[in-house]
Amino acid sequence: MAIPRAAKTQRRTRIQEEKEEIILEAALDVFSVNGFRGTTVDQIAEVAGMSKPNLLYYFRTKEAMHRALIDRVLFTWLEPLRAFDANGNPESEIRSYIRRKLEMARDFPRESRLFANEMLQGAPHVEDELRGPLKALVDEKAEVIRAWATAGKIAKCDPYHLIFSIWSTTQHYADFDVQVRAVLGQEHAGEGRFEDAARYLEQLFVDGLRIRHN
Amino acid sequence: MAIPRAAKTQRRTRIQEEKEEIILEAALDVFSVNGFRGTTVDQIAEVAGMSKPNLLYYFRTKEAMHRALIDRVLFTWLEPLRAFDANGNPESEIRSYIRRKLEMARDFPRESRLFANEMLQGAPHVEDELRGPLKALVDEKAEVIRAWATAGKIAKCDPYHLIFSIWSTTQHYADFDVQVRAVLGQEHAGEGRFEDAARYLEQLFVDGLRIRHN
DNA sequence: TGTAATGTTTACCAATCGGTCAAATTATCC
DNA sequence: GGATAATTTGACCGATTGGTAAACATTACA
Repeated sequence: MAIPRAAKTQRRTRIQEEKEEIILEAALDVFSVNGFRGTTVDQIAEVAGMSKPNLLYYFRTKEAMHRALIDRVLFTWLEPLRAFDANGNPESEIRSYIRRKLEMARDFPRESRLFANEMLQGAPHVEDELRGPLKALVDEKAEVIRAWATAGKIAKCDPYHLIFSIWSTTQHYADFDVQVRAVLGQEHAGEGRFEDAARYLEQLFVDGLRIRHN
Repeated sequence: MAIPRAAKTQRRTRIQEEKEEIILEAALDVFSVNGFRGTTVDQIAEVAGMSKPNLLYYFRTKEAMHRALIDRVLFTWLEPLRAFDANGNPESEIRSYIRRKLEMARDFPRESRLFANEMLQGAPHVEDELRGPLKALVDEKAEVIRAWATAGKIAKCDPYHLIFSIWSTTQHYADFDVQVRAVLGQEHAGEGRFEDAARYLEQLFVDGLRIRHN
């Protein structure tokens, strides 16, 4: 009897662990580009190198695969923000936060795009997580930033929009990668663009453009 | 004979103009949320309030609708950058560019999302336009910014990444609208968030966070 | 007002969609 | 090695996909 689906067994088989990993890897490939609606189970099965029924043996539905991916990404995606230290030095904390987010954009662009796709669609699968855990974490860190501003350690600014601007500028290099490459052209589109971006962004957030006021 | 499709006639009928507008409006609704692959012709037909064959009388294929939308958006989307004036004052030029891009994110969020969806999918329909006209325009404006830096009017910085950062921070309020609302919560998610963002971003780009160096 | 061009609809197509089922195959464990 | 559970497959399902054919209705224009 092949009724006991993967989810039902308490202890996961070696094969289960391996195959589920292969499937999620393939699903990430496809979902991150085409979004949930634009992705077909057959596509995932082909990338994963297994038959569709076999794939559906491990994940009952397309939604189950998507949900598993989103859950995983949501957790790791907020790691850098969690590491934001209230007792640290404002400059080094902000610098290292930018650097970490930029490294994630470079090393995990598919995860970034999966998340971006979900946002574009109005977050139908994760709106609760946004309003709950995400908002709570951001509220906490925003309070830290506000305290720094009150203490005169950094300029007074809206801490929420500060966080938004770090998110958007860094993730841009994953989500809009094609555009970045196209605009930079052959000359500058080498892998050095992430170092250039890091240098520019750290300067922007720390010093701004230092426009000379006449 | 109903063979002469809309495209074939030289002069467009009143009905053609009206219906094509209705269709593109509906298509923008659906494409901007679900992306190209995730959108069905039936969805567009329903939103447009007409039958599928009738819709396909004006646009032969799903691709034709998408192409028409992309072309239109690509042009208007670059208006603010074209308006960027080499002879203007650096501070006011950058400030007004930010303001204009933010207004577009507020007033045309669907257009922003349509473009974002296309980028996430690797720009399969517009890669040529990116490498051609877009790159040319950005190259031109980047040269202006570089000249300002050389003249000591603004800090030395990578002009391309400067432009990227303005694009990403402003479009974020359209593309990630759900997330922004969720994080800001009921209290601050009123329509004032665009003014808050404008104030914050203008400060960021002009002065940075003015971190006190110990 | 007549007629030709334009516009709309119903019925339909093959291909693909997400997912099921039972049979066949393979791994596990006593 | 044999029983039992886990895994894999091919055949298949009804629904939906993008798009077509042709009959029908409406408009524009002489």
